[in-house]
Amino acid sequence: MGGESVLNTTIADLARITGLAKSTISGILNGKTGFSEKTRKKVMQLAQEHGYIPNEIAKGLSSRSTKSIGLIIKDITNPFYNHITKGVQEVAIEHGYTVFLCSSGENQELEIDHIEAMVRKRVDGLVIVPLLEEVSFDHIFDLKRKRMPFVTLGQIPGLSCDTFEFDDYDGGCQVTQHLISKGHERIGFVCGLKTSKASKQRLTGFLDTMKQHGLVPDEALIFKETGSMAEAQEIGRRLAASDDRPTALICFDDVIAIGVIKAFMAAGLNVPNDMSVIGFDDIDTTAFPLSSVSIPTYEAGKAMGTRLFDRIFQRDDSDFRYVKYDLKLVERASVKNLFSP
Amino acid sequence: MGGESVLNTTIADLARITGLAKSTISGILNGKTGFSEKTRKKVMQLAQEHGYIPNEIAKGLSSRSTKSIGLIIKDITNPFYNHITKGVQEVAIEHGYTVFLCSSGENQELEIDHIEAMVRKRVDGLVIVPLLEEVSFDHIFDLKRKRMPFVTLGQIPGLSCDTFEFDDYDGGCQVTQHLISKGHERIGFVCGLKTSKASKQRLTGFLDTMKQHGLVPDEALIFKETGSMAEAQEIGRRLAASDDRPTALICFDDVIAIGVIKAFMAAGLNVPNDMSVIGFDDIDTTAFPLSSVSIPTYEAGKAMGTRLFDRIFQRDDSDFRYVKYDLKLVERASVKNLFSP
DNA sequence: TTGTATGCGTTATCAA
DNA sequence: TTGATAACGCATACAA
Repeated sequence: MGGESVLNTTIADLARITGLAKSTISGILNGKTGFSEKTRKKVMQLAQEHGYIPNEIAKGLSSRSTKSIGLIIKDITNPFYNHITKGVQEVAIEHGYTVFLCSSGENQELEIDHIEAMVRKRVDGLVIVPLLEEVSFDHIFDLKRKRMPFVTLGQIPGLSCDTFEFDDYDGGCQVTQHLISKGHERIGFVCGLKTSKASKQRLTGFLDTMKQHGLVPDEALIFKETGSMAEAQEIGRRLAASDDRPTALICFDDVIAIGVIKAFMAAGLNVPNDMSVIGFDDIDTTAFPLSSVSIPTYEAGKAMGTRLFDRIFQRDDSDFRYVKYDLKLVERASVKNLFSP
Repeated sequence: MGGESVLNTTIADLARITGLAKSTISGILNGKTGFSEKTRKKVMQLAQEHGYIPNEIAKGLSSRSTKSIGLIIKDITNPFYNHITKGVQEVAIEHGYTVFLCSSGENQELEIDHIEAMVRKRVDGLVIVPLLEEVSFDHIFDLKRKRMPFVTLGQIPGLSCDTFEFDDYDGGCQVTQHLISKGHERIGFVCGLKTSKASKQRLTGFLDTMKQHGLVPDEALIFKETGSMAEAQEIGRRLAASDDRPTALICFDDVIAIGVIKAFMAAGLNVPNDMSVIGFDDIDTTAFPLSSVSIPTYEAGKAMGTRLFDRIFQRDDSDFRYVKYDLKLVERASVKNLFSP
């Protein structure tokens, strides 16, 4: 099963046809020097004529490099990961590499399966966005033991490897600070999934900043776990129906914020007049003036790819890199200034 | 370069350790019958202990099946393709396959490069969303000649293969019909890229429907080519500044529609009061009540994946399948009814 | 400048 | 029930 496709011409074929040795063909095809111009021309032309396409599987077996890397993300449909993916992809292409895209769907078992599949496929390296909370990391440590080059988005406790991170704690502080500066004191917070470290850190930033200002958050306004826009809409509906709403709501990401806003619109309520909303990711496919924290996902994707290829090519095992990106609040019109009537 | 990672234990290793032959180890590991329970146990346990992970590159060379497929899309960051990708991915995973994701960025050369890379990698099959207008198809015909299993989204002239399509012409008719029924007569149309057949067909649907109603579209309101949200915003700005705006604007996709709406908002104008807007794709990450044509991208992704695997496993060698999906207008609040004050 | 031989990790075909 | 041996397509060290 599987195969059956028409045989591509192989180096052996070309050797037979030209009467040359396989090694000669191979050398010429790979641009090595030390061949007469005459045979080189002959080989090149024949390869052209026969539509020779090198078999990278065979190449990979013998050269121990598959010219492919794996990218493990959490959710294909989230713009956040789209931009990470785009960045990684572009770097890969520059190096003549191809990328296996795997989405864990925020499911640790799937993440583990995907990573194992990648090592079975003998990729040359891996960019991983792992689940980071309430999970184990054995599979990542295994990777290091196998000396598989990889970089992660988000720091794994106790593991030294190339790590990239966003300053989510500071992001949580920034939005809270911003809301407070606009006169908000009763502020709600919608968390992401409990496997998300980013969510936890943004929440901590929120909590700490509230405290610094002598404000105490209402437990009832902290939504512990939200995994989809549908769930966000449900939260929005509950809030819209409540007579004890917060004046502002911080959402783990823009997808959640949009869900909440949709529910408000459907209920005939207005953002920010009936409640202010602020999100994270600054996604650009929302025609709503949502204030949001901009995250350099594309840059991070590029940087992770670049770093991975450094490791793949010049395997210096020392000196793991740690990069933390700043987040930046982008003010739009979804936050009401309670000081100005 | 490339390799150098710590040697994984191989079948040969296990053979040496157990004193058995490689073929025995291989057979047992692959669940073949005809081995004594004793040796089977011994081998399985040893493989476990040594963390044996099969080398699928070697497996691929010998078995001629790489357990991977390629997916060629146009744009990673567009939700339309995210859902296609998600559908294809899920089917691949069900079959224990992995997918190479390639984005052509609407660039034919890149599309060709990617496809060639996929055959170099000897993928078992391909799902392709090709450029369809103003381009050549030699590389796709080549694929067929090589007997590489593949399915396409969008029909390629003169090529019989498994093809999936959306009824874009009808979609164009639907939106136009809808606008006309709301009293619009002066309607603009923003095209996508000129390599997009979907764009061309939606435009034709628009033109034909206008004609049927005795309406003649203003050439100046047909924007021939738009490749990004930035360009859409520019169009929106021009329209916003114009004193001769259409009453309604059909946009090739929601991303373009959102660009236009953003520009209108920035200019202090309102959709639909100052102009109605309607899009395609019905993307859900917009908190604006955009009327849009819903497209079953996820279903199509699943169907294309499913069909591809049928071909790969030759479970089905019958005639090529052609599927055309219906599109469905979803009314929201971005279209003004000119009949009701 | 070109050819020979061997190996990469697996599967598969025969024998034993 | 198990074991040699030869592919698979290519790279490479070494010979010629």
